[in-house]
Amino acid sequence: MTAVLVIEDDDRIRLALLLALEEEGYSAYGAATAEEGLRRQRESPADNVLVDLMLPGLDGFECIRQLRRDDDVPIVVVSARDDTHDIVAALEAGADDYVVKPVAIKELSARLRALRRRGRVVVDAVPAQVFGDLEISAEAGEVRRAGRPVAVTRTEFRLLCELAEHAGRVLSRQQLLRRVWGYETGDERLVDVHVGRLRQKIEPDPANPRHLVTLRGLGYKLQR
Amino acid sequence: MTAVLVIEDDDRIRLALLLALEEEGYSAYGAATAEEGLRRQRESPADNVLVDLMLPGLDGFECIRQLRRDDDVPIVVVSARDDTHDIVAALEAGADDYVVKPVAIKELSARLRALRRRGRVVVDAVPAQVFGDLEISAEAGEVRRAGRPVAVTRTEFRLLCELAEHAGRVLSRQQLLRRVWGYETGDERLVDVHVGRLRQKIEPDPANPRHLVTLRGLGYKLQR
DNA sequence: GGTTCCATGACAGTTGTGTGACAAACGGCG
DNA sequence: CGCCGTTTGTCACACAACTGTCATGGAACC
Repeated sequence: MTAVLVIEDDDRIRLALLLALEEEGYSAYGAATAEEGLRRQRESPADNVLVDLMLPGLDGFECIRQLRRDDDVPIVVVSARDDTHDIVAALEAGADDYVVKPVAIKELSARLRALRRRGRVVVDAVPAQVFGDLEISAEAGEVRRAGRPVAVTRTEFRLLCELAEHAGRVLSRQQLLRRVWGYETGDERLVDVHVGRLRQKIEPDPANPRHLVTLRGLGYKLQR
Repeated sequence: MTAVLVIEDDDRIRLALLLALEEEGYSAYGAATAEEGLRRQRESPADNVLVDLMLPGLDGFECIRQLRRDDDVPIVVVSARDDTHDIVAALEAGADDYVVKPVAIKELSARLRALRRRGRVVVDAVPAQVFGDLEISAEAGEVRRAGRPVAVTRTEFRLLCELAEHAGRVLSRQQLLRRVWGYETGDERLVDVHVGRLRQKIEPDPANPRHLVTLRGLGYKLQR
């Protein structure tokens, strides 16, 4: 379950938020001060943090900076102030979103979901992706199975990279045609053929693929 | 330089946004319709997309879905409407943020920066619907029971998704025929058969279904 | 007890996928 | 430039999986 930490000094608002979040299916808990919030997040990190800007003691901006210092957790500011300066300052401090009170819980929930969809901060250069005994190194342009390099052609490599980049998700033949070949339209069987060839090279038992699987009627996906 | 595509039909607003974005150091260009925006994004992808909801022809929601289908570009909705339903629907469709017009350019710019900070979608984090021990992941094209993947066919999957989308509510056979099969009319027994097959796969005891239940004379529903 | 409604197994027709063969296009290289 | 090995895309066929129809028997309702 997704855990949410609410840092808000007003008891009524904090409790209302917690209840509403629980209602939405989150596991929610609160902190009345920035210090307490930071401590709780250090001890048991939540998946999302909601933070008010006007807090006694350490203020919201400083709280965001400190949270951000050792954590990529999505931070949403929930504040009564809708001043552009505050919004910009909060986002610059490291917040990911800013909503103005009073806030509809459905909206908040949707924003949290949207944030979680965007993952953590990623370093640009993905050195290598690993799928079980399969390694794909985009930089080296090389594929290995069980440590041994496997010779794949350019098209096969691009196809594999595309699937790897969206690992775990189905990609339709149309999408693959567009993204690997740049075709807006074309014969979808082309994808089948290359998937087949790729399987011959990267799957121990090509007839029973473990990584590059078919989803009948949908497309293909690469799984770990 | 960071490129921003602005999809907005109102010429004055679009130009104002473009100018303001240029001022902020972006390379900005526009499209007056969803179709044009989609085409431009396909041909030369921008780093961010701003999109209005009320567009002639293809509307903003559909535009977002299509953008999202083959691109992880951060999408920000810029709309005059501040209705919670619109906000939730846009975020669900795949938007990453939603701001209400008139918008301060400094805020918009800060939000764009915040979004770019969060990298690409982490492919593993697939949003899945959960019903007790049952998980439905549209992106992975897969259904799991108690963590184990269950092989369901395309029709079964669509049927399950339809039921999940209206979880807790009864759907008549007619409604299911229309929504899953696209039949305006047809043999209602067809639904029975597929529900039966689905039960074999997703219910621990298919004869005593816990999730996919029959409401005699009414239809079927999926409950938690 | 009669009637309606639903579950299920069997079956034939259809659709989707894997694969081998082949020719065209490509890319080094002498 | 002309040669040859490699890669790429097309096609056809075989096979497996899926779909929709039907018939039967059982459960729920009145």
